[in-house]
Amino acid sequence: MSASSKNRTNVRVAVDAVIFTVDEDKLKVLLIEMKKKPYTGKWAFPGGEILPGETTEKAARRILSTQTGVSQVYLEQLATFDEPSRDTLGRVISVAYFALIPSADVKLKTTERYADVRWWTATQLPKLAYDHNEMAKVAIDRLRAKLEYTNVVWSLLPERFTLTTLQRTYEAILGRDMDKRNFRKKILSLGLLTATGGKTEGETHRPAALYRFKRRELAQVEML
Amino acid sequence: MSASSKNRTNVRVAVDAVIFTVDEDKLKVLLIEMKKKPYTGKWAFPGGEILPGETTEKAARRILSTQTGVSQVYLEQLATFDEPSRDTLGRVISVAYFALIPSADVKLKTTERYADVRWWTATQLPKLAYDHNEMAKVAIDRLRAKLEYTNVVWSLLPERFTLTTLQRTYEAILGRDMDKRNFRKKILSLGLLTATGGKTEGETHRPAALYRFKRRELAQVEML
DNA sequence: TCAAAAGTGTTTCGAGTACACCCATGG
DNA sequence: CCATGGGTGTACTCGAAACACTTTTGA
Repeated sequence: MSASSKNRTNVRVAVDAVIFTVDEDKLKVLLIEMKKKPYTGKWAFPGGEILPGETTEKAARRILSTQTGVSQVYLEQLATFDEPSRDTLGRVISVAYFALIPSADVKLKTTERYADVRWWTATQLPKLAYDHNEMAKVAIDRLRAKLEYTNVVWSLLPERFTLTTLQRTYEAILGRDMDKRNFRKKILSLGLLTATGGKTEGETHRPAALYRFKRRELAQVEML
Repeated sequence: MSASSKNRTNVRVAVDAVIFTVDEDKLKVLLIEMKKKPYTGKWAFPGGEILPGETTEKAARRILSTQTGVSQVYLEQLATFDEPSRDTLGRVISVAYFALIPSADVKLKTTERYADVRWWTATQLPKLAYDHNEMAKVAIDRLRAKLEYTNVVWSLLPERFTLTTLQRTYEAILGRDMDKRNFRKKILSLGLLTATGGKTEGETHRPAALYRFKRRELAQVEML
């Protein structure tokens, strides 16, 4: 019907992925350096248009796997960004996702689309393309909030980890130090962890007990 | 460029509005009864496609004002729903918004597009069109969470209100009763309210002091 | 004087926070 | 034997929760 097609606003739909990890006691996000004009040389979150019949979540997983080689990740829809002026090349709305991955799992892959890919400290990002600085802010806020009232932190950690690693992960993301004894008391009292019986080896200090999460799936818990 | 247009997935973008109010001590949402096939007779959230150059937020405000006549509302993006099969008439993704309005402000307007418009108790919705039952669930969860750690409740209340009204509003949304003394102690200790000095009049019981919010804007506060 | 909702304090319990020293290992 | 992180307990404070009666008004 031509009457209805007149009313239709054609818009392209893209997905961007804000991929977090914690490494070297710092919260990091993955950025790509763009090639295409007019954004050449600018850094941005990896993304791309959805394919016909593809859900945005599927597209986000595709991007994630392309850039990091990781397919088992925590992935959650963040928000949709749709200012008409956000992309100078036309009306493109972006459904942003945020992803959490353990740093050990990652093998960064640069693709021909991008000039470079690397991790940046989340609190020290450069000026990004599009509205990606705002996207970063929303993502970090969401991650911090989520860390306090859910158990998502498992998605940033390897299978087995020490309590100190767990504490450092929290500290890196929330940006504040915590008391060791209180932290342990609280975390252990939640009953989410099991001691594996194993210990760290080969370090120049007393070995640390290794723990794992009983369940690696999202649950609402008053963590902090 | 024909090369790039081949890669473009054309999608239509719609907005749906989950509009809440509290009335008669119940949390209510606004539904419309659809006319167009194949959804004739089905209830759904009011919505529609965005116009060229229009942001989704602007579109949400337009819908809100059309259905309720209200323009001063709390409005927040909820999530984007994009299953390819969600609309049988083509690929339409929907950016859902949730809105909170004081019931007194509303004058419901039915339009020619819809057979009917009315409030439904949020916990007793019928089977809705599209994926709107899921949308309802997400919206209610978000509202409940937000009520506990922000001061949004102001957006559901008139300028001046009694503490009992405030408490009933919480109870209606959270679905549990609260202790009157503890509730008052807590709310007053937050320092968000001012006694106006006025009292309710003409009721068949002791008059109640009227309060108002010092600031009617979103803030993070441990309310409960 | 009755019905209906407004208004008001105290006690108990548990969670959060502050705080310092000994232990096990590798070099 | 030294350096490095691992591991542990107690006391205090404050907010959450439980709980019942008196007051003010209109009918």
